[in-house]
Amino acid sequence: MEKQHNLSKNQKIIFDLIDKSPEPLKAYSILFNVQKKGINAPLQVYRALDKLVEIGKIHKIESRNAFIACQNSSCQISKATAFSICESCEKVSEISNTKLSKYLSNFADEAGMKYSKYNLEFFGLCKKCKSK
Amino acid sequence: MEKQHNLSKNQKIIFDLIDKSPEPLKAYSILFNVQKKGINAPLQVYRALDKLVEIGKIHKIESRNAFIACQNSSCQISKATAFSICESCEKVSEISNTKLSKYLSNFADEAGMKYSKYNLEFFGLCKKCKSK
DNA sequence: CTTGTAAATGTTATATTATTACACAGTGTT
DNA sequence: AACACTGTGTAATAATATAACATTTACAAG
Repeated sequence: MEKQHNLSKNQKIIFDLIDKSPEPLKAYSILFNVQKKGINAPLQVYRALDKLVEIGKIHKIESRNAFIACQNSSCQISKATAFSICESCEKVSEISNTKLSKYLSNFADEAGMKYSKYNLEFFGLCKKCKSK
Repeated sequence: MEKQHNLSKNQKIIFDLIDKSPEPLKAYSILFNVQKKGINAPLQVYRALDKLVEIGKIHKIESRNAFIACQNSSCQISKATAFSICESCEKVSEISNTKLSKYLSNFADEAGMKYSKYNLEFFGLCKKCKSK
């Protein structure tokens, strides 16, 4: 059985917002959106984000400083992530590809070194933007 | 023939600093280091960094907001990058692995979509830190 | 050689992203 | 009750990055 994480009040508010969003959210845009719910300070947001990332409920898109809910039900820990990012409309999708994740998890560098985590971001044009 | 990029004065100062550094440098640490050479403002640093990234002389380590000189002589454009990052000592190395780069350049997602660029960051413990 | 243009520079101010430091509250042990 | 652990609240500040504007340099086309 996977470990159940009972989210705290702030964590739940912030996760729900991110989960409902069709696009990655930035920390201060989250802050703006939850102020009516009593979350007033950046730190409150960052603390919840840190925890949610740690337990794998959300991922950070490093190149965008933005956060997206995990789309991959099997991904309980945020240690092996891959995304596609449209450089025109900024749409971001999580890639769940078994071959890719196996390939990267097993990757060993020249020195035979293996890695416990990775983050991969692909950039290009999404279908919609390509056909414009 | 590869295109020759003649660096401007500021670009050269900043590239030289990054190129000589054994570790990735952050923008404001660069700024601090080049103030004696007449570069006074953040924007001057960021402009040079942007250009250097664009022409592939340096890469940005997104998860660290830091910049490293390209170690891969064949990499003239910053469009396909892979790094290993030690989570203990923060040592960063560029990975030049033909199989890996071919695999990722040819990767197509579920919808058959291919991507023009990618950035991959592996995390783990380097040899030194592992043996501690 | 002068005109046009793209790239680079310099400067000030400001926006955006993230953390430090401190005080306190809730929950579940032992 | 004493303890440890996690979470919360607040203020201040640090660190990262960009906007806006004025000017200068490099260099090719006419």
